[in-house]
Amino acid sequence: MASEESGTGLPASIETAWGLRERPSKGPRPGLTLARIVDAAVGIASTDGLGAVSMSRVATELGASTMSLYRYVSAKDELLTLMEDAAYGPPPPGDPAKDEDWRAGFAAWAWALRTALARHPWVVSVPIDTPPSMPNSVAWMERGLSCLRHTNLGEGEKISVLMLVSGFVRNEVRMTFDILAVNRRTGDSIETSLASWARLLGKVTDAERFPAVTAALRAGELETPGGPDDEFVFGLERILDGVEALISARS
Amino acid sequence: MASEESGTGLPASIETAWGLRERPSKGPRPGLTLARIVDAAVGIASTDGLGAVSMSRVATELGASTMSLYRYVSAKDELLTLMEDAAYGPPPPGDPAKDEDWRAGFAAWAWALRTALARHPWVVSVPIDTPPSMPNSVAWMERGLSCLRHTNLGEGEKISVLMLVSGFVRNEVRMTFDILAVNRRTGDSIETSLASWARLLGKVTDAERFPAVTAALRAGELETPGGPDDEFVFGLERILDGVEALISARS
DNA sequence: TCCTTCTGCGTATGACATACGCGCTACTGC
DNA sequence: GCAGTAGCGCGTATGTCATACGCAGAAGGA
Repeated sequence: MASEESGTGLPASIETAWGLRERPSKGPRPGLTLARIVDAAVGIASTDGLGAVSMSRVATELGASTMSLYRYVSAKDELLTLMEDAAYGPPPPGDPAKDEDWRAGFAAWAWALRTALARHPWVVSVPIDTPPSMPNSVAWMERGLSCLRHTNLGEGEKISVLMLVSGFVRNEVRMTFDILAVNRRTGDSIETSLASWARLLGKVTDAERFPAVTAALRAGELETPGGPDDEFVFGLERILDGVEALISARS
Repeated sequence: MASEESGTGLPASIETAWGLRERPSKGPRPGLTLARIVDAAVGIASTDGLGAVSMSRVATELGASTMSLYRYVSAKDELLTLMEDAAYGPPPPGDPAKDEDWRAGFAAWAWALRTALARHPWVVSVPIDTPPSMPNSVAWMERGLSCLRHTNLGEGEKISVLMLVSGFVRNEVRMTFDILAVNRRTGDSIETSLASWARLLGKVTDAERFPAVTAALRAGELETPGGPDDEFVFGLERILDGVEALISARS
């Protein structure tokens, strides 16, 4: 009962993030803020990675004790969820669907999402435990859907397209970030580690059982990274081409 | 020096997985096998989730002590990598590129990959720390590339297409599995939890600031899950359409 | 004024990964 | 046969985590 006063069924910290729930008038004034806690945690994650975010580390950073954080957040999961939404940040402002070119608007949305996630690459490693219900996530969703407003897609299809593309963006960010993280740890450059990967594959595969891999290796394509954007551009264009084909087939 | 006898630079346990490295002739006979350890770990992950896989739990399952595992695996990461490859399993046999229809073959590859991953949904939560260099990963890669053999794509493009689709498959498996995991934990059915998510969104969004989300909610599309395959089919078709457009544009 | 509610936080518990080193085993070179 | 030695199982210890519990003090409401 006590926890469902507002009827959302949301944890208290999440309700606070939505701006519902005002401070109770009794008791001592809180010495911390959800926002300060989340900021500190985000800072740690950006500096030392998501793995470095522990309750005690966050508390130390704030000059408070570990357990005091639990007055603001009921479990670490909640903190992670809040961090995630902070990392997303609000989507870019403006109405993208003004001009009727859905593709340009939607591509811009994807690029903006990538930029936002790349600023805090650890977000893609936050384990997902609920469907997205945080303010910024929903705002990004609203924004993406509105790009598809003037298409002939059904509502369900719009959502499917949105999930397809946002999944792609997340995945792309995760992959490039993982590679960079490994490189940072080993101290190698991207070229070096790609080359050693290719060398390893060459050692371990033979031309009869792995003809296609061998061909790729011989073409040297596993060793040339291309610009960091290339993979993203390629994938996004393919997906948008596919969506465009669907839209065209409808009209 | 000592660890690089074979020159691959791979950890010992990984070399064992590739079938290089024979058992040293000295010393007592090992009481365990890498394969038995990995099997036990996979069993635990399949039953109780990846989070339940701890060194002590695996050891207990095998009737051995925790520390004995470190004679076979230098760190938990290695065990996870081996588990991952075991979960992938070998790709389906046969030559998919016999008939020249790349799309059918490649789609079959994607479906087979999804089936393989769905059998062990925790694989997608194994943190990635190196480019894939395990026997089964490489075999899947070989297999996917060979489906694209008769297309006019360049080697680099084939790899890009492969990563695009395998990333999509991984993501799709992750999402459906995450949702199922939440449902298992809360005990709700998919319909119930989707409905409560929709109700929550409705409470928290308003029609002026979130017109597109509101429209989707009103259409009721957030509440009808459709078959579990629907989302996968939709995304895969879009991507393949996009790839096909590229291939057609070339000829 | 007193009582309720909320605060910060010390302490304790139980996982967990893993370093270190000891006693033992079984093969190799003599 | 016999010593030397590499490889094995594992007990113990360390340090890190998340978090349950409960106390003491603060501040508003009656």
